[in-house]
Amino acid sequence: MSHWLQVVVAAPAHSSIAGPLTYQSELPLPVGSLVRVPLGRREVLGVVWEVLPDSGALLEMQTRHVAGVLEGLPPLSATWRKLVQFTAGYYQRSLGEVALAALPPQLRDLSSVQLARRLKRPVADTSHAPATTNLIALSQEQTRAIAEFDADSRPALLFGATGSGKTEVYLRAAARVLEQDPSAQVLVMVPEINLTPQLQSRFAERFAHLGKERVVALHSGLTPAQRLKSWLAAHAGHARLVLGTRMAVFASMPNLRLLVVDEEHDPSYKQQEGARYSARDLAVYRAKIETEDATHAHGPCRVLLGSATPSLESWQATLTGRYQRLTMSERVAADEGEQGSLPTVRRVDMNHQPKHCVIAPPLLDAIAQRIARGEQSLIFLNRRGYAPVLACHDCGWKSECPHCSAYRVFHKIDRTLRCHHCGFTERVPRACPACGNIDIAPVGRGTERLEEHLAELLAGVKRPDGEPPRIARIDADTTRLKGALESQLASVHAGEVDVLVGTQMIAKGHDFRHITLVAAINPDGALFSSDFRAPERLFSLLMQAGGRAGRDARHSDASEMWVQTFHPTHPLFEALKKHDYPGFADQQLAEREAAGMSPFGFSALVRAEARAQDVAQGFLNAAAAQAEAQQLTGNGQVTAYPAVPMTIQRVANIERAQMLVESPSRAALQRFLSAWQPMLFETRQQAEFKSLIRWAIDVDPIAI
DNA sequence: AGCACGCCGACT
DNA sequence: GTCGGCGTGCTC
Repeated sequence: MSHWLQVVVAAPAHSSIAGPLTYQSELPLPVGSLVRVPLGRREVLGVVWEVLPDSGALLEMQTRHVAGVLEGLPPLSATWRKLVQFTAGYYQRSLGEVALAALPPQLRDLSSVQLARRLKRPVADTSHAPATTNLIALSQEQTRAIAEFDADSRPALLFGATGSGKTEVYLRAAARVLEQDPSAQVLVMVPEINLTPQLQSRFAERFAHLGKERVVALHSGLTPAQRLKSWLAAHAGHARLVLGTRMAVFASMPNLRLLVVDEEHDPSYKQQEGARYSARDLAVYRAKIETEDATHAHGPCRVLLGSATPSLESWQATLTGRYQRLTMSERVAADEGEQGSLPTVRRVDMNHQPKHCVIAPPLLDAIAQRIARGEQSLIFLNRRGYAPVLACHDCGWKSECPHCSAYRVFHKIDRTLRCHHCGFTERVPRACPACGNIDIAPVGRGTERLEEHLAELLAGVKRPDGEPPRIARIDADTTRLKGALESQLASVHAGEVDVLVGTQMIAKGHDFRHITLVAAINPDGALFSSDFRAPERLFSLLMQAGGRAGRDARHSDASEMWVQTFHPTHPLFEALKKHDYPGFADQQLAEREAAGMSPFGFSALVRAEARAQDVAQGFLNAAAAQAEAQQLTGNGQVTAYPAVPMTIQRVANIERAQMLVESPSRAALQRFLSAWQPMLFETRQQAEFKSLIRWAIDVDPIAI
């Protein structure tokens, strides 16, 4: 007798087969089973999503047979399927796309024989070594945070200053869960940039007593084979702790009891292609459904978010009581001895500095003093290359990219003009390509030029050993090669560098012990950006950068964070000076509330790409007009604004446009998008929009 | 998305 | 005369 199954396969959002497909199977297969099914003339991986009541004789003709089952793999749990279902619905993608993207890619092209071989590999030793006993003592704040977390059941936000020891709290919370239940699993997520081998070994070491291979990593840096191995270990329940990036939120973990999201404000938790999900938001949702679905034998599943500068969404949730707030405001001791303190923030009013100076004289003095004392400085400028533009003073030519609406950046090191958007690179012309004038000059400054400039300015300064200062630069250009970042960081740690120049990649995560001065050269851009989240990102970045200074208690009293600005009294800098995130959040939330923006309102962006801007905009506007005609906007509950060109309108000769859709109600926005999506597909079919290249919906966008 | 089938330019 | 460009069309 045949069984009728609804199977989801990797089908794009709307290829007419976006929904589950019906197959028949001789064997009764439970939902969640992984199967191989024929599709056209190929065989693809699918997940059994539903078992149909046996009344589908009519379907006999158009139904093909399941080709095989991935045996030995327990079916994916109901909770996992619910998570995928929710993600697909919320982010407006097909079920199959989300389900298959959530599985390790290698599962797709593995025959069941190969899989069986994988699963047969000997299970690693599970002998119990004693738990690590030489744990460092917790601070009072850490102890209290853990106790409060244990006493509550809401999602928790650990608001902890840089250096307050958040990681130790995660470790203890995880240890508690793993000890209480010998089958419990914990998922720890970190931003892409923070997932280093060092962090992984710290976790592996702490939980070594659980047995071998109980801690696994899950991120895109792994080879397909490693990723499959980790995934299988998590799915089988063998891995007790999964450490991963945003993709790990979809890891199949049958007994998940705790989710940790470190640096929860970090933008890398938002996927930017395909299903544009927020792994942080999904983590909160997952904890909720894991708790609801848990059998009585298991405890609830908790979620712990952590940040020194939380996202305003999470912060607001702690104000309304939806989330629990745990606060740790003091730095813990870096070594033995007294605790470090936060650096003194100094604002340099650039209105009162010499015209066109890059580094204000007082800042230069401060750096020179650090060098003379044998201390390190970190100078931070969010722009790589030598100069963002090359220009001709005679005819006004500028180094525009022929393929993008952006300037190509001058890289002096290899004398190239490089477009940072499409990658188009050419050698720097000898003379102005427009008028032949020899006098073409760089305009503005990037890290490369800043490094050069600093070397000149500091030429007369001596280190304590009488040697000239050593200046190094770390940015995407100097770390292109594998291992380059690690070796450069190592030389900073070893004290071989006096002044480190770099982009935001040096502001995040890396713990520089001997840095006593951090300076932001030109952070003003974000103050008046059209993107309403720019101030939040700037504040977070500056707080993190400042956190690099003075982690070593011996120096912390003297450590300083310098900010060069033309707007020294801007409230953002006032708050930064006081290390006052709550004050900053209050201001921002007041502005957001007045403007009906997140977290007080909800939005989605629809982006469209075409060879011609009017096609991209026309498509969006036509689809919106149709929504209007069909009264989808629900009595004005939802507003769709006219399509506009994106900030960088053209990239690689493709014109980009976007349309903002807003609503004070998340549910209303969701209803609108669901109803609107078919119209977008329909509009796409119209002859005048045939040339449209692609379009996509981004729900809860992080940048506008 | 794949992977077909299907009609027009430079090669063994 | 074939190999191959990517334009439309279909997949339970």
